[in-house]
Order: sequence, then structure tokens, then C-alpha cells
Amino acid sequence: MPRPSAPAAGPRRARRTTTDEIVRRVTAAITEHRLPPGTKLGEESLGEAFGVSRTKVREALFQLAQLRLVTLLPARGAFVAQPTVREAREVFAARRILERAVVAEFARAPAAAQLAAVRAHVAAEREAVAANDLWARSRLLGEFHVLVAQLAGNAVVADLLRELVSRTSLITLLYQTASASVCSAEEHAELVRCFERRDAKRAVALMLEHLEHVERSLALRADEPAAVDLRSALAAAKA
Amino acid sequence: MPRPSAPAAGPRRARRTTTDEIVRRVTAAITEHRLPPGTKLGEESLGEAFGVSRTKVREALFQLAQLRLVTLLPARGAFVAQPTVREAREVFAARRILERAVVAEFARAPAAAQLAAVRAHVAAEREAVAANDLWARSRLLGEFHVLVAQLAGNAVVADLLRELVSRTSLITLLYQTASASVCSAEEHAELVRCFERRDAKRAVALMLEHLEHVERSLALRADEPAAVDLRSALAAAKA
DNA sequence: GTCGGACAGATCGTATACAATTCCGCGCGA
DNA sequence: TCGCGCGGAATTGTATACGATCTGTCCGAC
Repeated sequence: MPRPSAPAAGPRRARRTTTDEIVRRVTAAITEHRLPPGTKLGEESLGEAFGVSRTKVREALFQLAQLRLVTLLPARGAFVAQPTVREAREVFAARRILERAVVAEFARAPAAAQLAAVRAHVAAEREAVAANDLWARSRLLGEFHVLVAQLAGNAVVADLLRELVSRTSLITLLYQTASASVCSAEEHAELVRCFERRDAKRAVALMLEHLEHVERSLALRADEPAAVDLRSALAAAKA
Repeated sequence: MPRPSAPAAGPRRARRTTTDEIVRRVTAAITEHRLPPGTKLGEESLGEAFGVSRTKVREALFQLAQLRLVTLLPARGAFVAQPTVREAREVFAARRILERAVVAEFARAPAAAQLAAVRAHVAAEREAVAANDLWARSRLLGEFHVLVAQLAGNAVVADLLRELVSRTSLITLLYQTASASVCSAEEHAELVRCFERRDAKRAVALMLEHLEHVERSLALRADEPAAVDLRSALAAAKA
């Protein structure tokens, strides 16, 4: 009897909605800086919040742990991750590696429709900045990088980058300095202009500069976890 | 009341053993080509095999799905993934991007102990090849790339690469030609010699060549899933 | 003879229940 | 006053139970 050779992983692929929905919403909450690093994510609390039971919450937390957005402590629960300085630097290094290649590829031959898409995205970024919508701003600034990767035509790389971008959001929140707030939207806009000119070389340079700019704007000096967070938490009090 | 700032994600980090153990063992089974693509992974069967209950198996399957080693069909079950040709090409492209950078970094200034480690690894590869131990061979050939990434000092990149290497194992099995069997161990050995000479440029060239060599040895011609598998399954009969 | 619908079996999805571990506050003693 | 040990409450870890969905087969109709 020959093996069934799997039921053709065809059209229907979307999971119900619930588990991935929880992952999506918690991810959004973390990357949009609504859930600060170190926040405890109790299973019962989350279940109550989403109207589902612990079983489902647990699965979502496991997935989030694999994305490195939450840390699971064996019998103590789930917490929003607190990337170390070392990890932060490594994430930026990884992004430089991937995005250099992505930008070079995309700038080589962007289709008109693709250029329109990135232009529209930058417009949305500017809108969020103008409206002072911090949540949308965080989300859009990150999604820009994922969008470019998708348009570059490699979904695998785009997925890897999505993960790294999420982690970057966490890092940004943890280590941002008071004066930080890089105006990334304009840097994105300049990048888009390079795309329009098919200027791959300059696009790559700009992207690397952009990432280094973001990294340098952070306080990545301490060597261990984040005593920073404790202090700021003590100073700023209530979340 | 200031937030507890998380219970110091300190020393103890290892998860119990069970869930990750299942993930590890199934991953090994897949990457060592003991579980062919398309194999159904029933929850009850796996639970029985590992002596745990479905709850735990499900968590493991979810993690494996995120690693893209298994495909979850909504109400039908889990199957060993069958990467498409497109996905296969994208995985190789992603690996070229990452490994080019990894090799360049590592070849720049490898420590003596690190060189010893990679030499030892290649020796183990040769041993497995000589002993005709196909399982160990598959594992070691993949782990070489992860090892180099780890030694290059970026754990984040190493983790990304580990995932890609696992997926490559699956791809290799799915699309290998009868005459395939690239003798990667010798290519690894030559790479190590470049490391010893700190010849970064040639090391990068060799690595890219090596990856392209592996990719070209596969039958990545068809555009859709793998009718190949069906035929071979019908021909070869029993697993 | 082939196609369409319905039933039965099996498997997955979700919730609930119980056991194990941890955390927190209290009391005791030095 | 501080350290240490000890319950009680809360939370996590695991298993089981029940409902929903799908697969495969059988039967009847065209």
C-alpha cells in the first residue's frame, strides 16, 4: 500500500482564526509598544481577555516564544521578552545581512506597481507621523522593511525579516533614549527614490546607513539584560 | 507599584525536556530522512510513540509547523512538509545571503580552538561517510553550516540558519536525483583550509559554489509541488 | 454503470479537571 | 531585627472528555 503522499497542501491553508489571531494581536501589542518588556502574560488573564480558554492561549504563547517575543520560564509563566544588548546587536547585524541583499535585489528591477506600493506605504507612514499615531507609526515603519522583502520576491527571506523586525520593535522600546525617535519615514522615502532610479548601489548604502542610524540611536551600552528597564520603571511609575 | 520588570530571565532557561524533546526527535527523524515528506503525523500515534498525551504532541507539532518542517491542515492533521520548487529555490537563496556573510566574518579571524572545532566536525563527517551511516551523514553535513555560523559569533543568524538547514534537508530528500549524493564533506574540508589561511574571499566563493552545487544537483525543474514523490512512492512501495 | 447523498468511523479542535510546582505571607527562633 | 522554615493561594503542567469536522463507504436513483 503506497503512502498517501499527503493530501496536496493546496488551496485552503488559513487556520481557523483564533490561535493565529491571538498571536497576531499579542504581537501587534508588543511591537506597537503597548505591552512593555517584562510584562507578565498570565494564561488565565489572556484567556479571559480573548474569550478563549487556556489551551489556546498556551499554543499562542508557545508560538510567540519561538518568535522570541515572549520568554517562557518553566513553571513561572510567560513574559514579554527583554532582549539583551548582545542579542540586540546580533539582530541588527542579521538585518543588515538580509536587507542589504533584499534591497540590492529589489532595486535591480522594480515593477511599476511595486514602486506604487512602496510609495503608498511611505505615504501612510507620513500620515501616521503627522497624526502622531504612535501605534500605527511603529507598525508601519517596521512593515516597510517586510514589504520591500516581499516585493523582492523571496517569501522565505521576507518571513525571516518579519521576525527580525518584530524583535527590533521590542529592542527599540527597551533601549530607546529619550531623544531617540529617528525620523525613519523620511529615510524610507529617500530609499524609495533610489528604487525609482534603479540605483541599487546607493539604495544598499542608504539602507545600511538607515539601520546603523537606528541602532546608534539606542542605548546599547550596558552588557547585561536591562537594568535600564528597572530604573525607568521605577521612575516613570504606572504603565 | 512598579512593574516587577520580569523575574530576571537568568540562569535556568531549559524547558522541562518533554515538548522540546519531541520536537528535537521528530526534527531529527525528518532531517535524517527517516520520515519522508507527506508522511501523516497523527496526534494519537505520536503520543503513543512518545508515551505522552495529545496535548504535548500538539504543542510539538505547532512548533514544527513554525519551522516549516510539517504542514498543518486545518482539521485533517499534520504531515511532513513538501516544499514547493519555488520555496526550495528561495531557501537556497536565503542561505546564500546568510552564509556568504557568515563565512566572510568567520574567515576574517578564526581562533585556534574554533578551527579545531570545524576540523573535528569535518573529520566526523568523513567518518560517517566512510561508515556509510546515512543518518549521521545527513545530520553532520547540515550541522557544519550551523556550526560555522555559531563560531562566527552571531547566535541570531545561527538560529535562522539552523532553520534553513533543516528545511534544506527536507528539500534534498524531496528533489534528489538518483545520481545526486554530492560529496559535500570534501567541499567542507576545502572550506576549512580557507579558514586556516584566513582567505575570506576564496572562502566566500567556495561556500557560494558549494550551495549552488547542492542546489543544482536537485531536480528543481517542475513548477508545482512534487508529483515526483507520488511516482517514487508508487515505485518504491514500502517505507 | 455511474453519480450523488447520507451514514459511520476516525481524527482534530476546544474546554474542563486534576496534579505539581511556585510564590507570598506568616510565624518562629536566633 | 533579621533569617529561616512552613503553610495557603495562585498559577502552570498534563491528561482526559466531549463536540465538530472530515474521510471513506454504502446505498439508492438516474
